[in-house]
Amino acid sequence: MTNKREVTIYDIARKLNVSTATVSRALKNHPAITEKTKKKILETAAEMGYQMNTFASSLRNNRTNTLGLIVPRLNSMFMSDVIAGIEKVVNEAGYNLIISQSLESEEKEKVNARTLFNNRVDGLMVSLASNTQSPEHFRPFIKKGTPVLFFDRVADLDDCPTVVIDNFKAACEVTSHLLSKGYTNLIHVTGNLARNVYRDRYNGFLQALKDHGIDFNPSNLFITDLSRDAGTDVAAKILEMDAKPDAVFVANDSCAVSCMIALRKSNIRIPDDIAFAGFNNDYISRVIEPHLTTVDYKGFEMGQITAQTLIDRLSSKQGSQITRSIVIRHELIIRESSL
Amino acid sequence: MTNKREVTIYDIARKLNVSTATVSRALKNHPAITEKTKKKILETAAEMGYQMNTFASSLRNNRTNTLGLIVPRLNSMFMSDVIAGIEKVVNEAGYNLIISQSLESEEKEKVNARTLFNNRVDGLMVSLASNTQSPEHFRPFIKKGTPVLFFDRVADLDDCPTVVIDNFKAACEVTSHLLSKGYTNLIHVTGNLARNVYRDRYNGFLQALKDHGIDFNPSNLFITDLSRDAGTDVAAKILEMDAKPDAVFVANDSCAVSCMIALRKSNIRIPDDIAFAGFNNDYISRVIEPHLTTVDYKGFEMGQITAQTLIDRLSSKQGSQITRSIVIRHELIIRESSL
DNA sequence: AACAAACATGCAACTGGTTGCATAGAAATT
DNA sequence: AATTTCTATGCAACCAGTTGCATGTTTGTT
Repeated sequence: MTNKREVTIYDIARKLNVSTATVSRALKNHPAITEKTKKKILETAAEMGYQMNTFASSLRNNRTNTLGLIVPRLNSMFMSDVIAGIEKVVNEAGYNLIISQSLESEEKEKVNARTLFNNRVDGLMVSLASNTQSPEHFRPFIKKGTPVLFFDRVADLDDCPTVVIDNFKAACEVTSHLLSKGYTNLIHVTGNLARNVYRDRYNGFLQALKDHGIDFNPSNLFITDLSRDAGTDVAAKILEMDAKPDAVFVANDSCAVSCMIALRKSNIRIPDDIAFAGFNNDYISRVIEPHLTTVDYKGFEMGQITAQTLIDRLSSKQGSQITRSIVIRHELIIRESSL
Repeated sequence: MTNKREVTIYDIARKLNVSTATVSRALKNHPAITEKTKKKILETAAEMGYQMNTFASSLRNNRTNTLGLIVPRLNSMFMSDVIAGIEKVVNEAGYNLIISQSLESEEKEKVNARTLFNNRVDGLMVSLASNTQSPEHFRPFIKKGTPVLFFDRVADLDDCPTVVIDNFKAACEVTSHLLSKGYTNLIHVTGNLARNVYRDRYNGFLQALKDHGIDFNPSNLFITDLSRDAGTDVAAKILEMDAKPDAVFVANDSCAVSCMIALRKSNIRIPDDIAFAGFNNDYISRVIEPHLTTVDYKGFEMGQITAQTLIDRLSSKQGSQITRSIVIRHELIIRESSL
């Protein structure tokens, strides 16, 4: 355990016979310092292996240069892409990032929010847990003036900006596609309707049915946790139905896939007996046989935009931006499960 | 943007007519403070909404109560489980966690390491990027006395503890299983042999062949980046081979799956023409038809043990522990792809 | 040359919690 | 009652940058 003391601006100042104020300003590229002095200080700092102590800086500035991120889970390619996009922007802007996962639990989300609050992050990005009832645990940030920004699974909290896709339209497209292929007895499997993503998809689904003049039997709506087990359960219920559906629209791919697997085990043919559509374009949608019709949206792009919006807000002097909601594009991907 | 100043120990001290030293000690449950005083201070602190300023504390202590984590990617269920396990232990011990992904790039790993170093994490957990040549970028931590701990994809760096599975034995088991089913012309698809996981699996594979008295033709070893595209490429190469293999052992599931998909498109029957085995027990191994034989190991457990080992090291006074390597259990899971 | 304006640098207080050492008062001992 | 021992608390320096204001120096103007 070596114990060489850290190099401080005091050491640099002493060595060059200048004040710490000058060193501090030079290191931050303050305009009042001569180029010559700056150069000298920067060189000496590098030479001595100087590294700023961020705590002293944070203590004084009351800024941490750190952003917080809370996501439901870190286990999907989509989320990995989102985070890669966020990291790219965040690192280029010189911020650090603290990531935490709520594991779809409101309780854990609250704890995570509290931790990030205590860590005094300068800004927060959130995609809500599935079962979060109220976003009130984010209010302390807002009260303190720390910008909070939601993406994908968003909350309606004050004027927090949101980055989303048009879930309503996407679901409309999926449903219209199914109807256009001649399927008429549709069921919809989704998650907590308190989440915008599931509520909007459901409404889009209903809208498309309505547009085609088809009535929807509310018993054909399955509200689940969209887990793999839920997919298996839904399959069991479908098998028990007298009037079996001819198409199933599930609000995410992994649940759709487990449902398909369970049905196939009972010799249901897909899409001949029952067609399927999912949502997210997970890799498994291209692994399952038949490949799954789904909706693609770009995680990397969503991450970049989310982070950029937050950073813009942080660096603008007036907090008066009125960007409320950014909608990024999506794409319906038609595969064999619905042909 | 509300601007109520934060409550400090000075405010508490003033209100109760005690010194900040007493407040500080009371809040940290220092034995020198009377229960009565402690109680009074704790109550007042809660009442005033006091929140410790971690920067001031970190600045003084030169400790951050924060641990760093660098992983190759955040996109697998395995990694999500590892992180959940780490978070559980870390949070219970009152530490914070900064997570970053190297995206399998040594350069990004170096940048991440540097960032975490600058953030003065108290300890670091690492699973190496696939193409990392040398772990020297972690040496600054060691020099400074910050414990570094590797898991899964480990490095041999000084006396850093490691948490792994017995990749050699697991690969041996997989290979023996294939051989016992009568397959004799095996190929092995793996990643950078500089990574212990791939080197050990390869050696285990070789050992099993040797035990069964089978020679291995080095041209049947495919070193790739184990991506999905790599799986497709390998499939193309297999199709061009004169003496086609009768079994393929791939060092991860996602590459195995994409290879299987590509081969099936060319009407190769699995396992009749070619059997397959993967590694990791990703969900896709249960989605692909036929389901993929693979090796399971528990991410949550690995995460917990990794974090616990690090925290033990941090809280023990003597840095003299000699735990070098912890091996956790794995399990061969036989499915239809090799029957 | 005299004076003003512009510029570069330094002084010192400030951020908020921590801790070695000193001390006042209480408790224990004689 | 006097002295010693113990204990709870306070003092003040410390951690490492930051920044408003003061000051000294250079440059520009007439």
